[in-house]
Amino acid sequence: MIVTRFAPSPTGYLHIGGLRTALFSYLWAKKSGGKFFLRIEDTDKARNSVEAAEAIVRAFEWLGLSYDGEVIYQSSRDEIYAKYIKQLLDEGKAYYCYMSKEELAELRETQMAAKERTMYNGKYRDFEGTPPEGIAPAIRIKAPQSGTITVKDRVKGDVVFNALDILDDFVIARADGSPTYNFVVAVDDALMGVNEVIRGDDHLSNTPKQIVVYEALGFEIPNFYHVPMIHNHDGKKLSKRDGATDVMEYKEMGYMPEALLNFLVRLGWSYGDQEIFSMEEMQELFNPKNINKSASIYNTEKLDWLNAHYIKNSSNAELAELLTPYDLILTSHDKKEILLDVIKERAKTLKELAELAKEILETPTVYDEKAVKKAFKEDSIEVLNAFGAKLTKAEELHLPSDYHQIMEEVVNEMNIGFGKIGQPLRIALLGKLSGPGLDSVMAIIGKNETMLRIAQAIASHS
RNA sequence: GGCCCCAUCGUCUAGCGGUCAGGAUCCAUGGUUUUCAUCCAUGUUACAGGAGUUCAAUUCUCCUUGGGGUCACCA
Repeated sequence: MIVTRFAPSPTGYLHIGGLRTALFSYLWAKKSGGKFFLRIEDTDKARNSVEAAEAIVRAFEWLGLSYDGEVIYQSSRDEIYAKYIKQLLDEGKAYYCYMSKEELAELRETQMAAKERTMYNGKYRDFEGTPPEGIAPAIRIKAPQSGTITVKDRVKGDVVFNALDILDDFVIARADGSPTYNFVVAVDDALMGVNEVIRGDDHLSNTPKQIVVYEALGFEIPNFYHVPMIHNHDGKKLSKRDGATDVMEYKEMGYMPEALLNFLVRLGWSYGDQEIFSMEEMQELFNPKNINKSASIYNTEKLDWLNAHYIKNSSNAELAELLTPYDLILTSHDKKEILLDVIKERAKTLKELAELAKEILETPTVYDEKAVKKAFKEDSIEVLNAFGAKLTKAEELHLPSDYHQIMEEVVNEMNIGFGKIGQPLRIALLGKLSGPGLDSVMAIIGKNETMLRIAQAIASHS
């Protein structure tokens, strides 16, 4: 059974890059009926926050990503880590290090001056004397000092590291007793049965350290998939300064979860020429073997296109529901079908969709000057009056075609082109020269509102 | 700087020795539309460079260049 996890550190909101690895992990587990866990890496008490952890959970909720069991907080697993640290100590695979911060800094400086690699010098590795007084020791693990460590990465291939180049006896527990990242990651993944680790590229160079822990503890090493980074326009790692990187910002901007997920799944992964993936298709088709090796640049042009696609293909009932946060009560509007049919073809975001609806539903308060100048001529008033007169007499106006028929009659009787009525009428109804079909607009707002808008336009332009 | 990773249209990508190098997006043009949007059609744009291997390299190998990541008692 495939067991994956998403393990963010709660130092901020859920990041777009993090969401992608979460999605990959989620899909890979769900595809085969496996497990997907959410684990909060909050071992650094100084930097993590409860709010951040909650924000991540909320983002998962919005996107409809579910995880198995409860959220796991590393901060509540201290006894477990303590137990394994003790085991390592007892077996002589780890040891207390009494090097002070100052001493460590000094060592680093000397090494830098000598252009050597900065690393722990192993001073207390085989120490047997009496430790110095007044220093709370950290605990270091005995890492191999020669040979190689191979990360069998399923995305990058085998990556061979020389122990001499990258390893030293790294700290697994701080002086205050709290365990460090590379240690807890390995312990938790092993204990939780995680056998497929999908995570960001930036963790590749940590992996040898984690392998050291796995081996020291006798745990089975999982399969690793190091997914390339998502870069900004400058080709750098995506950071908070690069505009919208908080997943929830996309909700605010009016993006649908389906669109965001579809967008993200295609960033660094592909399935032939297919661009559109429903959640079901993602789960069915996703396979990490098709993950790209190279980084991709974050560019939301395609997200807009996808969002528009999902809006167009949503049912009117769904859209009416999604618009309620925008102060639009359409669920019970008698013309909501016509309204949503015409606006959903035109919006890239739900926010735009709401604005388009309001443009139709609300009586215009201003008229676009350029439009008036261009299309509201002397004879326009005459045409609008003729149209208004016919409208007054007409009964049973419901469908767009009912209104269209009246427009046609006016055009025929006055022997004018369609533009002669369409343009000024558009200004009267919407205050500008662009927008949905007028027959639909009138059908939506009804006869009375149509007459009112015509009268108002004539009054303010004669 | 050490170590590691990466390299096809502007962007997301297909390609797994022989292809007119495909799709999507963006952009442009045309059609549809009273308008705008949608939709449809068409078009512009790419294998970083250099050596090999091979009958044949975008594809395999090496080098160069460029980009990125990582080097904590952060995660």
